[in-house]
Amino acid sequence: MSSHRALVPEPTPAGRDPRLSPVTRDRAPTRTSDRVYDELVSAIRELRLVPGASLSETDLAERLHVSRTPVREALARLVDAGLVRVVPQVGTRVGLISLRDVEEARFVRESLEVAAFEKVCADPEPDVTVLRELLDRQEHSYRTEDYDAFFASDEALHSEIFSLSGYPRAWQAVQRMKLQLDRLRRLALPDLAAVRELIDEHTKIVDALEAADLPTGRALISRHARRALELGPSLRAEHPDYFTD
Amino acid sequence: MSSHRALVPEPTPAGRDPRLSPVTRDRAPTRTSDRVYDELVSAIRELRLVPGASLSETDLAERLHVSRTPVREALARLVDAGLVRVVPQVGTRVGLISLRDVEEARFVRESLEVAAFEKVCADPEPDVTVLRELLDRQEHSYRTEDYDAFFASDEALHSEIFSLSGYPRAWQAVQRMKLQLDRLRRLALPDLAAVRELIDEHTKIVDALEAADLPTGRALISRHARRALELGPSLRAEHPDYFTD
DNA sequence: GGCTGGATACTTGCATACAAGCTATTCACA
DNA sequence: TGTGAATAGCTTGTATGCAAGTATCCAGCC
Repeated sequence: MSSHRALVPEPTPAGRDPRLSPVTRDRAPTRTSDRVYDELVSAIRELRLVPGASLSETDLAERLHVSRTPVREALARLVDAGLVRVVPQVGTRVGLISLRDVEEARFVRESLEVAAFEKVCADPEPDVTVLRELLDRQEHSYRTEDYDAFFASDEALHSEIFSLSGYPRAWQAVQRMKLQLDRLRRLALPDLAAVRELIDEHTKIVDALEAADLPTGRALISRHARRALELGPSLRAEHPDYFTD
Repeated sequence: MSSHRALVPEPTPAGRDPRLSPVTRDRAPTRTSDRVYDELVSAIRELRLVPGASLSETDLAERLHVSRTPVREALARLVDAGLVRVVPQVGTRVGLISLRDVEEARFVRESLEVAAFEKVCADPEPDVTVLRELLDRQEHSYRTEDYDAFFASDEALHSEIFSLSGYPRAWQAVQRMKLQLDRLRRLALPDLAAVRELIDEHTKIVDALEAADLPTGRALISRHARRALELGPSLRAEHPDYFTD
């Protein structure tokens, strides 16, 4: 993505973006609005746009070489997602991290994940091959210290559990609220030891799933979901400007 | 709201909408975009805009006496909410009801509501006065056959349970997915007998909550959440054009 | 009669122009 | 030197114009 860097406040090299690959756009007209949205979501999640950062529509439009219209549509969706706060005639800012919201996200995630776990346990013989594969990928990410890859396979693992449960869209509901939590985790990185523990917990969860051991799974998921939250207070002390409440 | 009727396809009386009450807008600049969004959400929920109905940006703009810009922003948010489907150069339609999505919404709602119930049970002495009050209001709505009022207090009751649990925002996550379910319920109305049963179930749930009886509460909530879903197949047979999958 | 081709009207996507409002700086004046 | 008010520069909100693509309908042809 060449436009990744375009979001951080650095002098734009003023390079035009001619619609590249008019052949590739078979069935993906990729609206500019959507591209801006995805760009902003990942930028906020990855803390390239820190909590509280000022977002000017005109600035964003210039940086991304588009007009204000698609930027505005993307921002409207981001407000719904709770990632952006806009005060009508004053300005737009990246939303601050609310530990209360993070705790609510933890609640939603834990509750739904436990429920999904329970549903999978009802399956006489769930297919955990994909889960095992993802665990291997996480091990690899750990050895190569590739945090981005770990995050991706972490998401994929939890998503897969919901897929196995038969409720894949429920994961989307979790993800919406989890965005707050993701920023907190990002703030704690890099922490190789934490990654090690997370992978071990993932392994235990998959084991419990295969054994259809609901009580153990419940305890593991609960502990797992609360892990990121534990870091809240210390991270808040370290970056007080990023938090609210 | 004078613009309620303006959404259904009937000849517009061509009445200007002069910004009424310029005094009332003390601290509520109420963006046009938001008004359009709220208007469309309630119209879709209340089936004034039926599933599959064609939504033309220009038509909507004319009907609501605004320009296309706020309409477009509202539609973008509605797409995120899963209520609207837009095909780039073809058209915009109210999303069809997917029984699979409804089932997923049921799963999310039931799981989170049980979790919230469990959390409230942990409270030594929860304050159920508001819940009892809402039950009274529901009884009144039943006697007067006021379905809209019943819906409102129904929402309020479930919302209150989440508030008591300490996770009020979790209810918002439920509500997002519940929109699909709401349309299904609306399709089944009016059914006074069903309202009677729903109120009775609500009463039992509050009783169980007060008694901190988790197993009973779990069973009641599960049954309660599945009630609307039971009507799915028959409603689909009755209105095949409103469904997909 | 059935089918194919083209023009027309409609759709959404994007860019630009204008309007309204808030903030902060700065300049005038006491 | 301190205070205050006007102004300039920003912000977001809305309207409008243009471009590109698609479906439809009607005429002409086989």
